[in-house]
Formats: sequence, C-alpha cells, structure tokens
Amino acid sequence: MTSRASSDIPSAYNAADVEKRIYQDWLDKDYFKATIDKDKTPFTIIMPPPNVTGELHLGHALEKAIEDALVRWHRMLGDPTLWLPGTDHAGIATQWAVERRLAEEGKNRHQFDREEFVELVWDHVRKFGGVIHEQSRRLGLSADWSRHKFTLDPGPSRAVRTTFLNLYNRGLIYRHERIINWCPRCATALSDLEVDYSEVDGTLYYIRYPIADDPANHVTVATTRPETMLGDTGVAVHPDDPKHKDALGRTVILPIMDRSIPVVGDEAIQPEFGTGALKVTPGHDPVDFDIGQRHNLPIINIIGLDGNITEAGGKYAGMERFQARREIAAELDAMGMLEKTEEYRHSVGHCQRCASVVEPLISLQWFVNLGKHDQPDSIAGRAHAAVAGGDIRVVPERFNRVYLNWLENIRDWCISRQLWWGHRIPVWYCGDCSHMTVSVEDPASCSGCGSTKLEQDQDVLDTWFSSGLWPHSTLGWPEDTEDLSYFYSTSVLETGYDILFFWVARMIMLGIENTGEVPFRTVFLHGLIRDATGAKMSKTRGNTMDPLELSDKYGTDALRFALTTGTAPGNDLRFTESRLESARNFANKVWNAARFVMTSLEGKPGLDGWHDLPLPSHREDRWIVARLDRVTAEVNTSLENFELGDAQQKLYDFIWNEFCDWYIEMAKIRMRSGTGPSPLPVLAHVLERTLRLLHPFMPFITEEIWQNLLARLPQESDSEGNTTESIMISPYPTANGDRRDDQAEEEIALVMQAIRAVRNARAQLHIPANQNLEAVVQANGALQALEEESEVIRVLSRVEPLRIYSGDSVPTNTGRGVTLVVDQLVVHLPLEGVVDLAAESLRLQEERDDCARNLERVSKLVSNPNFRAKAKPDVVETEEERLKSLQERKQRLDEIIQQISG
RNA sequence: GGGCGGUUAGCUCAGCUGGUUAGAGCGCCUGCUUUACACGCAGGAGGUCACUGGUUCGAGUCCAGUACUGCCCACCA
Repeated sequence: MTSRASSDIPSAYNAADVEKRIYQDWLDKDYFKATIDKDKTPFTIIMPPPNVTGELHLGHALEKAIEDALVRWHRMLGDPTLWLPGTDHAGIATQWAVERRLAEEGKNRHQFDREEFVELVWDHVRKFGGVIHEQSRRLGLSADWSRHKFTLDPGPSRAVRTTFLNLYNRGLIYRHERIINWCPRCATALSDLEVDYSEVDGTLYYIRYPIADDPANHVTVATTRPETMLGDTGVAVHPDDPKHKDALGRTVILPIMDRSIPVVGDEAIQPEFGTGALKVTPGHDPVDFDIGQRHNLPIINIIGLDGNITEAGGKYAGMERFQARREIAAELDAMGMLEKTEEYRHSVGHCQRCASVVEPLISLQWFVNLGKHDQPDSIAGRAHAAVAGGDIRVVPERFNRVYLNWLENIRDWCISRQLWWGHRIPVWYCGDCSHMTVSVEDPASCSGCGSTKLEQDQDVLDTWFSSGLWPHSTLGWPEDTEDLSYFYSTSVLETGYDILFFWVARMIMLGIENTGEVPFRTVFLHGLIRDATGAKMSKTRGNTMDPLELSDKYGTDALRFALTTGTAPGNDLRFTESRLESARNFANKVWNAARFVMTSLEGKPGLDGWHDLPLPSHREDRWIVARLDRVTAEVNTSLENFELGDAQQKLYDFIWNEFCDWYIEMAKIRMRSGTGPSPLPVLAHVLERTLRLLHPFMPFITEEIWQNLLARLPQESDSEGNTTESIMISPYPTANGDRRDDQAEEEIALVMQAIRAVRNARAQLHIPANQNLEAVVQANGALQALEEESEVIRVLSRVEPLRIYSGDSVPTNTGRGVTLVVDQLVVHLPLEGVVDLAAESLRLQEERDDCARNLERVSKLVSNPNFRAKAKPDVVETEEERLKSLQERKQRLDEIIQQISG
C-alpha cells in the first residue's frame, strides 16, 4: 500500500471506499486459507451452511460476525485456523421455492418428469446460488473459500451414502409402515421437528355413536376432526369411568359408514375431557394409532397423500379433507347424530415450510433408530453422554438442559422425503427378487440374485441428514484425509439456538456414529435478532432489514459492531438503527483519532522504538500504557469466555474515554510546548496495539488505518513476528504485566478528577469557557505529581494562573470563592463576587453531610468483627482505605466550612 | 402439562464466580465552530435493580415463593 499524505485522509471514514479493495487484497494474498501445522493445535469452525439459494438476513450477519471475530482472533493468536464455508441444498425449502415460481407461471411440478424438474431446480440454484457468496464477501468474512462445500457435491454426497449404508448394515436404519406427519401440499413425510404447532380457533363436535344392540342409546364422542370418523375402528373410554361403564365392551354403530366398532377401555383416556369417550382413528392420529395397537383395532386410511378422502371413505371419496369435514358435520347434524358443537381453541400442526395443516397418516418410510438416551450404545445415548459428560461444552450453559431434555424424549427419526431435490436414498429394489441393495456406488446388479432389473428408491433424504454430517463430511470423510485428521474434532460450532435440535443435535449424533469423536468441543449459541418492537424478523411480517443495505449506509464494521455489542450470549437482540448510528460514530471516532496520530507523526523523527516501546518515563505515557495493558488482559479474558460483547465494550470505552478524551488531549499539550519526552511513539504504540485488539470485530477500518499507520512509522524488528503486510496476520496483543503501573494510574486519576471538578464548577457557575479561572491547589501528598502535571491541569481545566502548594505551605488568604475537595486535594477557585457565598456554603455542607453518611456506613462495616473475620482480606483492606480517605475528606470539608463561617 | 428465559435510568440493554456511592448507548437538559472527530467536546439530570420472604458481616447478583411477560417442548380427543 502506498503511503498517502495526511491531508489526503478524509475526516469522515468512508467505509464503502475501502472495504472492497481491502477484501480483494486479503483474497489475493490467500490469508483465509488454512494451512496445516502439525506442531500446533488448530482452531476450526465449520460455518453453518445457509440455503444455497437464500439471501443473508440479519441473523446470518450476526452469526457470521461472531464467527469471523473468533476466527480472526485465533488466526492472530497464531493458531492454524480453518473457517470452512458451505451451502446447503435445503431440499424442501429449495424445492418449495421452485414450485412457487412454477405456480406463478400456472404450472406445477407434476407437469415435468423428475429429471426435468431437478434440472429446473439446478437452474434456480445457478441463478441465485451466488448471492450468498457475494454477500459473505461484503461482510468481510475470512472463510477459507478454497474449501467451500455444497451438500450435493460428490464428497458430502458420498458421506451421505456411506452413512446410510453403515447405519443400515448395523440395523439402525430401517423401513417401516407407520404413522408419520404428512404435508399434503408438499406431498412428503416430515419429521416431528418440521411440524410447527400453533393455536387455532376450531370447533369441537359431539357425535353420537348408537349402541348396536340398544339403538335408543348411544355413546357421544367429541372430536375436532369429524371427517376422520370415516376411518374410526373403535371408541375408547377409561376402564374405570363410571359414565361409560355400560358401554364398555359393547359394540357401537359408526354413523354414515354403518360400521360396527367396539368400545374399548384404555388408560390413556381422560374421563374429564369432552365426554370421556374418544373416537379411535388409528390411521390418522398418533394417539389413536397407539390405542389401536393395544386393542388390535384395524387401520383404515381414509385420507390420501393428496389430502383428499380415499376410496375407503365411501361416498366422500375424492373430496378435499376440509370440505369433507364441513359436509360430514352437516350430514351428521341432519341425521340427528350431531349432539352439539363448541368453539374450541386448540393447537394444530403445520408444515414448517408451506404452513399447510399436517395430516398424520400411515405410510412406508425410512427411519433412523436413535434408541433411548439411557442406552449407552444407542445413537441418542452417546449424543446424550457427550454433553452430559462434558465432552461438549454448551455456551450459554442453560441450553445443556434443553438439549438433554430433548434427547430424553426422542423418537425415531423419519428421514425419507417424497421430494425430488436432494440426496436420493441409496437403496435399489430388485425387479426379480424382493431383495434390497444398499450401496454407496450405484449397483449394476441386485446383490441378492444378480438381476439387473433394479430400481432406486424414489425418495430423498431429509436435508438435515446431510447437514448432520457437515463437520466431518466437509473435511473429507469417509476418506481419511489430512484435513479430517487434523481439523476434526472441530473447535466451536456457532449457530442460533433455534436450530439446536434440527442441526446441532443431529451433528452430535451422526458425528459420533461416523467418527467415534464429537464433532466439536464447544457449542456457542447466539440469540435471535428482533425488530424494535421485539417481534421476530420475517419476510411475511415485512420487518426484515437487509444487511447489505445497512452495510452500505453505515459500513460493514459498524454493522458487525452493532450486532455483537451490548448483548449477552444466547440472548435475543432488539435491533434498531440507533445501534448502527452509535457503532458508526465509534468507527468514525477511531478513524479520526488515527488521523490525528498519523498527521502528528508525519515526518517526525524520534519514533524509533514505538513498537516494543521501552517503559516510558512520563507519567501520562506510563498511565496510558498501563491502561492498555489492563484492557488487553480483559479483552483476552472476555474472548476466552465467549463474551464478545464484553470485549468490544471494553475496547470502546478504552478508545473513546481514555485514549481519545484524555490521553490524546494530554499529548497535544506536550506536543505544542515541545517540552518533555515526545508522546508520539506512545501514541503510535497504543494506537497500533488497539487496532490489533479491535481487528476481529472491525476488520476493515482497522486494516485500513493499520496499513496507513505502519507506512508512516519506522520498521521495527521485534519479538512478536512483526509484519507490515496485514493486520489480520499480525499477532493478537496479549497482556504484558510489566506494563502495569498502579501509581501512574492513581496519580492520573487524581489529575483527571481535579480537572473534572473545575470544569464542573465552571459549568455550574456559567463561567464561559474562554474566561480563565484562577486556582489555588493544596496538593497534600501529591505535590510532585501535580507539579509535573500542572500544564495538563492548567490547559484542560482552563485555569490561569494555577498555583500549587504543598499542604502546609498553602497561603491562607486566597480570598473567598469555591472550594473543591478532590480526594486528597483541595482546589480553591477565588471567585469572590461571582459566587453566591451562601449557596457555596450550603453546597459544602451538603457535601460534608453526604460524606459523613458514607463515613458512618463504612466505619460500621469496618468495625464489624464478623466482616473482619469473614470477608476476603483484600476487601477488608479496600474498605479500610476507603474509611481513611473518607475521614480525611470529612476533616477537610469541616475545616473549609469553619473557615468560611469564621 | 412440563421446562427455560426476561422484569435494572424515558427507550434498548450490560452487569462473569455476592464486596466501592449500580453502568453503557440512544434520548433529554446546559454550555461550546477548543486546527483529529458536530458521526464532535465539556458539564448535568434521571434508578427504592418487578414484588415478598429467606441465607449472609454484606444481595441487582444466591435460595424460596408471587405477579406480569416471552420462548421451547409435549400424543390437550
């Protein structure tokens, strides 16, 4: 990068100008590419793969900002760092998107054959698949694009088939006819997780089923779904329910169908609910299915895969299910069999993708046998143990329980989907024998009889089946690749808590099954982004914000900073533009501070040693270096604890409140007067290290400034592996305890307090800024420090003249005015005529009273033997020191008050 | 029906293992074109940390309960 004249540095940071150039530079230099160094422990994050045709929303931006920060931090720490990006084919979501487009053209997928349709989806992927990529670059993501994977790539596809085969051979994948969740719109089975339950206002229908040998009497059942009665094969009551004692064991006649069905007793029935009698439809309700199994009731499918009534539904055959509901209710009413209806609010399952009402029905599907959590060798059992036993740490910890709880109630996972887009199930059925050939490679012939009349299973696998392999399949599994053996198990899996079950749990289960190792050591979960009112952001609500638009407007760094600051891990975040403004202002502050430093050091000699910076001699320098050291330690600790927001807050405070507001202002004074050691090397040193500390969070602006800064500074050889090439490959600062200087910190704090006190008094008394005040300071124990800092005090508090005396030499006749007691200092502003002396006296008395109250509280505490015995020694010491300083303060205030009144 | 959060300044939120007089951003008030920055500077107002009880020398922080509120899970016919 060429050095530019300072006058060329614009006063406002223009993010758009620099981001593209810098990102391209990083790419060109291959900084993102992970390299294996067997002597070091790698840091690996597998990026959660967004939908290949999706667009990044704010949630993605948050996720990627967090991950990029972690990755950049580790890269700077010198860890071989891999952040592996990828995209997901997102079976049902992508197919649904294409089908919607077809629908807009008045078409549907059944007008195409499978190959044609899949080709349409590929067209869609090719058209929109690059968007995610481009957006990721705009966000500055330092992912290793050379290792990018797509779930349908040959490698991950092979991993899918291999997993299927292995689990099948171990008897853990099986094909079975059982009741599953069916989406009639998508025409596919869904897993339990893909069903969203929501409350809807419905109707509870009370239907009479006459008793066969006593038609004058009947059993009344209550149902929200009268159409399912067509498939009833029994009525169930609680065996001990006195209301139904007579009916139990008898036969009732199913109206409309005129079918005789038994009344059975089952413990699952709640006598208090409805009438206490349940119509049993084993074909279309999971509970009924179980009851049916227990009592050997036949299963009748009366709702087909298209959502219409089947042939088994008699005259209603072919009718759409909800129309059938209305018409059957009407017919029952006409027959006098509808006793009554009630409005009833209940929860109904909807397809997560298309929101259609899910229909439970019996279907032949593939399942993974997950076993039980307490079986040590089952899939669920091992996944449970991994978290329960601490092999995987979950941050924040509370999600541990959520995860374990879910596994404790897990049921087998339905993995087949009746879709066309996805990994087709690697099973071939023989046309000559009944044998199933399960294979990684497409088989040429039946493994049972050798016949070549093979037909592959029509179904594809649940998208989450392939996502569940992601940490190892992206690294090359099932091949024993160098990447796999080096980077697996990965370090951190970072994602939103909303896909803990969908994805995280599946990765743990399948990762352990396939590799015998956990897929990652730490799960770090972030919260959801909400809008200003706290509502979830969604396209249908129309309250989404486009990350790229925000990035254009405020800069990527500001966007990233705004998303990740001021929030705790796992907590949701209400996102408003005012957050962005604040972050943008901070970026601008950093920019301008840097501009000042760079302008100041332009062409100046004496900058040697700025990088390692020998311990400075000047108090202000010692102070800022000590503060930097402290902040460096805190930031590192926060990062180690995944408290990114905390780390950023600390940097924000340090840069703005200490470096800019105080140190730079102090430094200006020395720079103008030319006296004392030059602050320039310190300014350069502190700025440079601060930029490095900030880089993981604000990658672009820090790089831009850093390169400009280094171009103006002498090259230093040092112990840290210094580079001027890029901040992103320079070392992350760690705390160096020998920079601590408690004395400098205390003394500068005192100076700052004194300045604040004078400024305060000036503001209170409405003394114009350009009017100088006189000040007489009684320094007491801080004489030397005050004398040495007198210029700073004089200039920053606009005091002229400033006279400093030791405690015992201060003149008594300094005139009346305002007296400020600042810790051990007494600052007197002789303002006779300006100040209302009575008011000043009152103010001092209030201050004294306040001090006395505090003193009483602290002295009570310190004199409490329990406190002295039980509190930690350093706490006792702190309190004792406080007591002492309060006593001194009170004494001074007393003396002053006495003087005034005297 | 279970489980998990949240309730701290007008608003949005930090506050890690209990220990100064509880913090930030935004907003508000008062000054200020002070040659890095008005996306700024200086100063200020504003909080019985939801409520009740308990543990403790000491509680925003730990425990129990209550009230609101949000979310997750569950086969509420």
